[in-house]
Amino acid sequence: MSSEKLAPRTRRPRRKKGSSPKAETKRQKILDSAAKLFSLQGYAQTKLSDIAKEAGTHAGSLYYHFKSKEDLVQDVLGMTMSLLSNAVMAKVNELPETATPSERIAAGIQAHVLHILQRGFYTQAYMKIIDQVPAHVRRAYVMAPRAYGNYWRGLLEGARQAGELRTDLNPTILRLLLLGSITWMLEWYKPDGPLSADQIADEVTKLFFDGARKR
Amino acid sequence: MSSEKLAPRTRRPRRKKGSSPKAETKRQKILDSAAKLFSLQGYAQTKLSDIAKEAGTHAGSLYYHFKSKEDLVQDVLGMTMSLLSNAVMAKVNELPETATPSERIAAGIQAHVLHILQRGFYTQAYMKIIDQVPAHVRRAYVMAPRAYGNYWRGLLEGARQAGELRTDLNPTILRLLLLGSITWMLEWYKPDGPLSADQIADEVTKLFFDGARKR
DNA sequence: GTCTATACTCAGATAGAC
DNA sequence: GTCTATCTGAGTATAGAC
Repeated sequence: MSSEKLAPRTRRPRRKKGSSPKAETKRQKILDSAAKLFSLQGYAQTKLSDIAKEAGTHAGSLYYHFKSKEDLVQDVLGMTMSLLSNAVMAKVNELPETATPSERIAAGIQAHVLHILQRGFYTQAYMKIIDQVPAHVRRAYVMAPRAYGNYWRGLLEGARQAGELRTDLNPTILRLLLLGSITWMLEWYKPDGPLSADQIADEVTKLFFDGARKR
Repeated sequence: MSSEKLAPRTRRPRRKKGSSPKAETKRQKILDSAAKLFSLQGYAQTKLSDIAKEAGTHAGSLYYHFKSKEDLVQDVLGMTMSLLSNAVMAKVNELPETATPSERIAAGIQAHVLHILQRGFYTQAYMKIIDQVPAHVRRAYVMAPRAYGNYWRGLLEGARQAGELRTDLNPTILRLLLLGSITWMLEWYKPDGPLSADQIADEVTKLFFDGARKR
């Protein structure tokens, strides 16, 4: 059950006829540039000319690849959650059959933290701009995190069933607090800080399982 | 040491000469309206005409009270952290002398959660728009949360000194994870959800102190 | 103090040459 | 496919009446 990937969000299921591999490469470069700038500056603050410059082209040229700025941001959002959830699921699925549910959770935490702190401009962009895009765009893309949330629900539920988690905590709140504390890292994490992303993931895991109280 | 308030951020230390109590009231209403709309829609998405409408006036009229939209948002940001930290400090200071450091932390969590979920349009606006305002504005206001962060640092350090918290967790990360999980509530909390703000605060406290593992 | 009308600016979008 | 030049609309800001 944990092995199937989330359905890829295919807003643009087929290439425009006539678009070449070259165009596809350029298109990808534009998306990467957009994700980067959105993550750093937000949606409204990022001008198409900024994105074009980052991608080595000009504002007007973007319109060969995208209908509008809104169209562009939708593609960025569309790629985001599948990148993250695929990374997390892959890591969890790497575990041996004998892994306990708690070990699966720990692996998921690790993978999620590393993904958002190290790789993903896309994830960072998503978190930053999901609140900034037009409402109808947002509505179309909040389903993606929900699917990912369901994956975590399963992870936690598995551990609970196995008797590894306390039963006096609301499972939904538990999940939201865990993922929230990780998501918020994007606001304070600095790559050159004293702790590595790996170490930070360990701290989260320890706190999540055992709390901060001395015993 | 926990009783002094954070220095109020006084961008506008004195009234413009000639400004009346009436103007001051109106000004406040405009700020409240702006905080509300910023928290709901973000910075760029909120037009001055929206704010004016909400405050029962017109876009042009705002310029009697504020030099610019940027000036207005700075006042909103300026009020935010002091409202939050005053609420939290007040609650913590209400505790009897005999309260343990852990009880102080629990009270702080409670107050912070209730404040952002129930009251504060200002806090919600702050969280939402701090990433959306021009960089030089942001720079001027990131100090405010830092001061609040220091208050929490003290709260946690007190408990650690008293031997109530484990010492194998990085205190800074611990603080950021705790406050992050709370901050992120603004993204998922719905007033009509199954759990009250009070109950959610309890869940956070339990998870923070004792973790999710079954014992 | 607040209104209405209007000027200005910025950035998204389009057209057409190459 | 990409460029430059240009159009247009939205929204901030100003002016001047009341």
